[in-house]
Amino acid sequence: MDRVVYSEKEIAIFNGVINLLKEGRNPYQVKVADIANSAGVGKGTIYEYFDNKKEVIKKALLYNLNQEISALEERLRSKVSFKDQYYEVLASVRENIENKFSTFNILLSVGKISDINLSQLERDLSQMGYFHRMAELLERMLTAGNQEGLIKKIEDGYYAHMVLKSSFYMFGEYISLPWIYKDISRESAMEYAYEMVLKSLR
Amino acid sequence: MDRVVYSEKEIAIFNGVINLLKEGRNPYQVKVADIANSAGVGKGTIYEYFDNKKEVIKKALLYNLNQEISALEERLRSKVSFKDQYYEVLASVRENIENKFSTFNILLSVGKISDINLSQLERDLSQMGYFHRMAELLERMLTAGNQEGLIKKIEDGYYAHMVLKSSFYMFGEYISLPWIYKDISRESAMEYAYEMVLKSLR
Amino acid sequence: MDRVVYSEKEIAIFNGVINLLKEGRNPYQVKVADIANSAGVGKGTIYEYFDNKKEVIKKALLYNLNQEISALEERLRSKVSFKDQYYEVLASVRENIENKFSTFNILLSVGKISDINLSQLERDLSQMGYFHRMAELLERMLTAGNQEGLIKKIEDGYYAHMVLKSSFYMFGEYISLPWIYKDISRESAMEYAYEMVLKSLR
Amino acid sequence: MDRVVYSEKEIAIFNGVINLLKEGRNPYQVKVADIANSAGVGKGTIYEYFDNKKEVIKKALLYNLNQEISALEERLRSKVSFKDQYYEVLASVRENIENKFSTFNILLSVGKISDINLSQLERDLSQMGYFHRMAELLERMLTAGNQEGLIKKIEDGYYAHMVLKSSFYMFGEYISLPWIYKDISRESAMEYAYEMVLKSLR
DNA sequence: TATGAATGAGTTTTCATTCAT
DNA sequence: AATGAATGAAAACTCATTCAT
Repeated sequence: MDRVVYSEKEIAIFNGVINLLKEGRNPYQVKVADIANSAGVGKGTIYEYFDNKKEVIKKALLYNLNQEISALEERLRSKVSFKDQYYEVLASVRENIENKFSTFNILLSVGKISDINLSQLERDLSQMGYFHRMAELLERMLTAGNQEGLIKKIEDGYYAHMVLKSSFYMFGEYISLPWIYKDISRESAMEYAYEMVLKSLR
Repeated sequence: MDRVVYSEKEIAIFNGVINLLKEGRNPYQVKVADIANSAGVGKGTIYEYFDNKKEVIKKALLYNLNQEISALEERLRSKVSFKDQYYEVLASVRENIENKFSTFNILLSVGKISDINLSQLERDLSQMGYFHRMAELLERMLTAGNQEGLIKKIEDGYYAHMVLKSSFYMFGEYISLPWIYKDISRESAMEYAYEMVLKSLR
Repeated sequence: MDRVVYSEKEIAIFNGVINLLKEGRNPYQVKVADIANSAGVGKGTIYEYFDNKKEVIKKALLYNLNQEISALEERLRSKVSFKDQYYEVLASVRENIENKFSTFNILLSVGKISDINLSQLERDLSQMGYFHRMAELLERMLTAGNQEGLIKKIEDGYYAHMVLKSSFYMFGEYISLPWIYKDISRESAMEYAYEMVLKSLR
Repeated sequence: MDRVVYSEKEIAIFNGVINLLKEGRNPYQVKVADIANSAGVGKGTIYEYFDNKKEVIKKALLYNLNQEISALEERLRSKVSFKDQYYEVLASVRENIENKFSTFNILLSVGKISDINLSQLERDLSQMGYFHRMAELLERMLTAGNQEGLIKKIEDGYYAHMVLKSSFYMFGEYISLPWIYKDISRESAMEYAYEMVLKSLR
């Protein structure tokens, strides 16, 4: 499990990385000098806190993952109904993707940071945490939906979660590839996603 | 539109790239020397056929994309029923992912090679080709499903395509993250995906 | 002539350096951080007392040289006969070398710290002190040997000193390269050295 | 055993290193850029032939050691008498030292390159070669001296070799520290060294 | 006075690209 | 046309020195 408490400097560095990624830079091509610059620290300082570039980027991504999921938890806390919660997630997906650095691309497909090579242990420990929090969010939504009579109680969590995540993904692709889906309005895309969920879980 | 006919040497180089990616290497970190090695040609030769590394990798990916979709078209040609076609796609997704180099990850999310920076023009031209072929596959499946009375005729292609694609994507996630979904058998995962599609398109 | 009285902190720093060298570290590669660590002081403190790393190391070496020669003087004071004194030096040579940081390697070849660049002035001043004390030790030995009738009185000091130092060097090499001289016992090596001296000065 | 045959480029690089050392530079402080410059090759070229700076320097030193001993063998081949051979070695010692980069300092005290850290294996293998050639030179001298009736046949090689080597070393110290031995002419120093040898081996 | 976090100048090392063969 | 040795620009990384506390 990666340390969860970081020093101010470490966080500054993480934010330096995140900002660069949000500008659309590829994680594997960011330069240490850029990170230092973006973080407002000297190049040497980075090496006081991390062993090498790879470690900086890996930890920054994990840190950001935690930040994002916390932010999402926060946003959802105020929403009560299933539909409100669902649309809030869609809004979050959109914001993420439009911010260029789609944490959701990562959220939805953690397997692909393979190259930053989280060792099996790190995966099991630190990421399980993430997946667990994600699952709880989905569960809360499903409970609300069930109580409102919109969807039926489903024993096997896998199916219901899969349906929700698929619909998020579906909407995410709509946002990612605007030039392909230019005939569909955002509202329609959201309604379609919602429709798929209701039909699948009814 | 990218040239579709390539010389033997070019194809050797493409295969060199693809093999490296199948070994799990990140496209942005593959070295020209590795490509030359893996392709069995001299480093200089690569520069006889391509302007720079970026171009090599970009074209190799596009070439592979075409190969993959052709292969998929071929596989599906012999399948008649909606269900057979659908399960054939799932099998293909699994094979791809288990081969490490998931063309499907790319297929399903072309937008993300943003960094290899397909210019807008190239996107429109070369990818439309791809998306078009992809759309035809989906369309053929939907027609079969409709004729079999499994799903209803849907005017707006967007919704139906998205349902299919996101179900494929979700199955891909199941395959990608085996340690998270260890309680679900592959058969169940396939059935769940299929179930979601039927319910959503019924 | 370098100051001879040092503050406690300065001595702690010197000992920090010496300990590192005794661990076999090359003087040119020791890091200031290591010295601070080994000396139990902060890195900044070193710069309170010395202008730069070079100076720290140079002064530490000179300090140690003085320590060593004082220690040798002390050891020899209790020995009266030529042979006892001679064997005491051999014992000292061995201990030095086996302690990894052979002050004697330096003693016997001061010219080689050239790179720490004792300026000509410093050489003349500080080292003359050292060479002078060294010469006195040798002289005292020779006087004893002469009185005991073992060696003859020799007018030209250079020859006699050279013989003694050569024999020390000879024994030092024996100790330094144990895997080459594994057939020779330490006692034999000492006797050979002693034999050479007697024959050369008889 | 280190490879004995080197490519032209490798030799150019070795000579680059050697030339820098002959200019009095400390082996541990030479920069890769300097080596490249001095060798007349690009910086990158060095990394085509060696893994890192340490390896370059270590191998250059070993290469030079072999060169020097070959040169010495050559010089001695034409000398017949013990005295001529002995004085030829002294001349060689002087030239070496006055050339700043005293291979002899290294020759005579290989143990001290400890830091360049020849692994035990390398020592045993490659250096034994060196020590063996050195021993043969000394043996040839001793045989001549014995045939000329100057020194007696000595069974145990250790003693005789040590006498010779330490006399060379002492002469080396005379040359190294001219300001200390300014009252002694070079001729006297040579004669004294020779005298010590004769007396010790008579 | 003592400290060690912060720094960036100075090095090492990498690797895409060139070009003589 | 094909090659791979050579290169140097660019990137990673180190560590002596400073300076705020």
